[in-house]
Amino acid sequence: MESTFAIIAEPNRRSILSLLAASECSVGELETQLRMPQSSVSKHLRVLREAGFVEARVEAQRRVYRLRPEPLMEVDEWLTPFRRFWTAHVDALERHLDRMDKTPETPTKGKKR
Amino acid sequence: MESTFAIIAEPNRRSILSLLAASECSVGELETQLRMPQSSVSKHLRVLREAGFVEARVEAQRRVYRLRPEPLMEVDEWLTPFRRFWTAHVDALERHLDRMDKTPETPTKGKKR
DNA sequence: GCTTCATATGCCCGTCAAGTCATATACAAG
DNA sequence: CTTGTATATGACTTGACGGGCATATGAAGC
Repeated sequence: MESTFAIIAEPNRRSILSLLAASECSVGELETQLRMPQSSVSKHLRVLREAGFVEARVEAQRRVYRLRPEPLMEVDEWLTPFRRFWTAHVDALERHLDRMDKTPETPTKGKKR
Repeated sequence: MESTFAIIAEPNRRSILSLLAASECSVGELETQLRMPQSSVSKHLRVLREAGFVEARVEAQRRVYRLRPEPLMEVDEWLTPFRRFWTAHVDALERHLDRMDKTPETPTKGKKR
């Protein structure tokens, strides 16, 4: 239902994902490590599963969950246009290019595109 | 109030951020480009501002908003532990390492920790 | 069969956030 | 000072989501 971003807005879900990034876990293991009621864990897992963040494999009565990368890749890609703002060395340059849009000003350094 | 992730869970806010990634904008410009009521834009900007995603500079009656990178950097950093899942070449290796944690080769036999 | 363990699901409730509309503030121009 | 423009804010409504609890499903073992 909700977007990838809404899914990871939930702190407990991010915790689950972090645990699964370390290794696969059963519901019970997550329940223990996160110290939260089992029903909550299951519900969050359902959301994560339906959004493609995790997948479950049945092992006897246990369901072992593992991470699936696609949705988080999507987030990573969304960040792309913003990275220029913190990739240090080009930072000043980019800000300048951005400002060019509004003010044709030349501080300290004569710069052209 | 809410975490960085909750802020960018809102689609309109992500749109605002994307626009600001391209260049600074006044509220009115955002209003036009996003085709949403001005009050909504202002409210989202307030949320973004208080969370450090944007900052405003006063220019006559206009407020020109610009992006601030810190919160998105935080998201970028949160992704770090997950990147190994999609950085292709090491992928198979990592999955193997992950699985090592659980089962060398023991089917149908559940084990306690 | 019944019982136990592991997980999923349904229901109810409180909370919180977003949208809408109206109004307030601030500045500029006449 | 009045009017118009630009933005912020307040009140209110609505709907979604998470937590808690009870219950259902299902597989394993007796």
